[in-house]
Amino acid sequence: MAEAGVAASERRRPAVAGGKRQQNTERIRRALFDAAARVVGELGYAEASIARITEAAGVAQGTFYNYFASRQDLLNQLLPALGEEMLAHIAAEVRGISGEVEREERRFAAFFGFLQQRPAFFRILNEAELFAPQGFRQHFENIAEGYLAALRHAHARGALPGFTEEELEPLVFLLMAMRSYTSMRYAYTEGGQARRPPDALWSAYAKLMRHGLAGTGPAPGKPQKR
Amino acid sequence: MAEAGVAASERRRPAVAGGKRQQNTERIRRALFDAAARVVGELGYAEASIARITEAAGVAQGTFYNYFASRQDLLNQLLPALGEEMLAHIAAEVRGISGEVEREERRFAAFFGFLQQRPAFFRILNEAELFAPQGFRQHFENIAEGYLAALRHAHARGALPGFTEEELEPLVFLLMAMRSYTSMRYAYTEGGQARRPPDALWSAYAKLMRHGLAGTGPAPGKPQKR
Amino acid sequence: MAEAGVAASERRRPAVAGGKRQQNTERIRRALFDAAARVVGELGYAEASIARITEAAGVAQGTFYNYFASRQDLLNQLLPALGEEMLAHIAAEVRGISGEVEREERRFAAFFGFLQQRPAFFRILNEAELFAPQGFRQHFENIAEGYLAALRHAHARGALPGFTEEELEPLVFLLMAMRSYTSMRYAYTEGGQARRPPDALWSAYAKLMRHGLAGTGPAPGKPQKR
Amino acid sequence: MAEAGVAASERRRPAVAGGKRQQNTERIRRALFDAAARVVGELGYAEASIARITEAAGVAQGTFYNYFASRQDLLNQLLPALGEEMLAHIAAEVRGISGEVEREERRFAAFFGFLQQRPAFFRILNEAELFAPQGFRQHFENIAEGYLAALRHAHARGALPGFTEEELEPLVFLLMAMRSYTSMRYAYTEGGQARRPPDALWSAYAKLMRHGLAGTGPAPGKPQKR
DNA sequence: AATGAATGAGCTTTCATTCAT
DNA sequence: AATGAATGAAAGCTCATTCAT
Repeated sequence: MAEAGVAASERRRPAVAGGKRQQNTERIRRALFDAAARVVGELGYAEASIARITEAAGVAQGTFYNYFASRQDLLNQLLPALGEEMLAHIAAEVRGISGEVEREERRFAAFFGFLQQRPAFFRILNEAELFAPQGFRQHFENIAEGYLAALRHAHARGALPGFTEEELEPLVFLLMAMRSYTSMRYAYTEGGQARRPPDALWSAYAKLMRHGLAGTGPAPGKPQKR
Repeated sequence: MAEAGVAASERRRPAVAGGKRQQNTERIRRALFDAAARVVGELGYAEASIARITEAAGVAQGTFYNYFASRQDLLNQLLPALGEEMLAHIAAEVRGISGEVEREERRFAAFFGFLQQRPAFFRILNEAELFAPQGFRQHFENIAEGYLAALRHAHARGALPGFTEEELEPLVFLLMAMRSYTSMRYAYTEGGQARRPPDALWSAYAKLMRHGLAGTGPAPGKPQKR
Repeated sequence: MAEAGVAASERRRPAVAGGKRQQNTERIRRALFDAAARVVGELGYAEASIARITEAAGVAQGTFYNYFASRQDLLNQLLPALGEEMLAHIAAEVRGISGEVEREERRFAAFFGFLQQRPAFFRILNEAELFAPQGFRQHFENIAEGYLAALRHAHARGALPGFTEEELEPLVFLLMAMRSYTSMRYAYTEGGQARRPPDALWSAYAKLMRHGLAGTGPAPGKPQKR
Repeated sequence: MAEAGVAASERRRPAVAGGKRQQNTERIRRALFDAAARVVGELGYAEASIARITEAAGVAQGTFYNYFASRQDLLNQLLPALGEEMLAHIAAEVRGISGEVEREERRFAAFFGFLQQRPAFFRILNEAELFAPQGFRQHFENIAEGYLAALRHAHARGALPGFTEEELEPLVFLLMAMRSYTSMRYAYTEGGQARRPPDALWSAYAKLMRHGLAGTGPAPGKPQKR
């Protein structure tokens, strides 16, 4: 909202070196946002009351409403913001890999890697559909769109020979499903620390991607670098 | 809602014979259970207050605590009970099919078929993880266990040649993931009526099961019988 | 609400002697109502918080919502209920008086008499228009309607010879105006006790009613009995 | 709303000359005052928050407290200031009329005329008693005093022959009552535009003033010039 | 065993005022 | 003198659970 029109740095007093006021508000906004991510990550959306969030951020309850229109407003922003981080993380991990199957395997593993370094994401992702549906939809579209574009690209290159154009969307959902749902199974946080999935998951996924349930052919093992 | 509870004429009197008493308490327990399923199916767990459930069951609020230890207690029982129904439904549909891939395709479709005839299940399944975690876990184990047993059986028969014993459990999770998650995407209830997924879902799933992302080979189409 | 349909005494269990439960709920409803009247009378609508009302009634805050749908709901009921009392009081005082001017003088004085014995009414009446507009409208219509009917009756008997039919409604408003507004001026409660207007008010009113601003003719003095 | 405040281009710089500073603070005080009148006129006292007033005036919230001790302080000044305007308006309309009854009729009509051209006054007048009691009292005394002086003058001239000296004050209140209260009934603003009372009001008032409830004698009709 | 009213902790949100900049 | 963000008390309302009847 605030950033529309005038550049933030020029909005008030000629600005000596960024403006202390300016910096401070940005710090508080971040503090609230991070506090919310932490609280939701630990306790879930349902327990993420304004009281808890502001306390975690170290500000008064009323301060919250200087930065967000409502509790729901902030809650809706949580997932899309973290989703962008995730996308960037995965994109970085996949860069340079050739072969669609290999890329997909790397994406799958990178997703779990991100969960490892951002444990709060796990719960936020899983609860958002119910507690922050608007934010969830936005995130979902972000991800699905990018995913679909990647598969279409691959399809155009002839990389997914058996599938028709129309089957790509369902395929995206199936792939997202395995990621997301499996994370609930395997990556349940334990004492704030995300659990790592077993090696068998990587190989099972790889085999499924390469040969379906038949699963025959060379088992490539878990992607190395991750 | 209220009409589906205990008939008003039978609500008050203590009942004549001893057996009748038994029956009566069973009837009330059932009424509460069904009312809860209906309410959660329609409005979700969050809106399933004791007030609403008891009203739908046609009993007083206090009566609730003669049958269930707490709201959470009943909520936890919801999914496992419906899950058994689902299991029976799928088992019936798969009976007599040979070929593990064909069986899995049938299971996948039968899951959606069950959703069609029990729309409340959809919401209960999707929200239980958050609102009735204990019930969810129980249900999950029920399903996963049966699923794993089936795959082990198939594996023993040599039906899943590419997979190792340890990979069967992850595989179960991956398969359940696609089912469950896709149902959220495709089977969103619309006005109480469950939407059917598009044909491309069935073929995409079939191809993935038969050949992985390569997807080459004969596309078998959607399972016939339903 | 509750009294609709089934007589209260017959609604539950055959009723031995009124039912302790029954009596109790009635007692609490009354306690809340009276507490609200007291609080509004003393502190005004704006200060009549649920906390204050329930504390004054000696019940928990949550109890309030077993009896009234909302704070506004109770607030809206306050004035009409007291208005009925007032109407009854005035009707009793006017009974048997003949002569329209004499009746009007008696009504005027009876209004102040009621204020004397129900000091809370004063503030409730004066603030309701802003804080309980719905209740105010209902009360206003109650009063204006009865007043208009009385004047029409008098007019039909030839008692208000100079006025046309259409002028009766404005006349009602002018008469109500003097009552109500003057009460604010003269009857300001002082330490919970309503102040009495000076004798000159009665004679000024009487003269105005009898001769207008000309005011000539016998000054009848303040109505005796009251 | 915002456009009526201080011109943006003049808001910042401290002003060059000394006299300019003076003017500037006067301009801001005025802007706040006018903004408050506008906001209260449109939304009522209860909605007239500092945030809204300062926004409408085009200054920061904190600035408010350089000009007024508190929100209540400004609110209390609103009615007396507008009351002076009203007094001037009525005085101008009555000038040159002879005959006390005719003067009173003209005052009555002039009051409604002022409401017509200053619609905000309507709400401010009606709500002030509750939300700005101090300001209301001051205004009331202003008006009543002037009114009483006028009647005393008339009385001294023998214009109100039937009334005693002591009855003049109550009479003033009765007359003010009809004005003020009737304005609430008839002049309710509709879409920002004040509604005009019906013709029957003028004649009913005139008759009451001339002959009391008897009302006999020539009906003079609504005052012409307004 | 059934009733249904009482409880009170907890929630989100508003806003006059303060004060560092 | 002007700014505008921070404050925190207070509001209305909900609901699982208890318990006297």
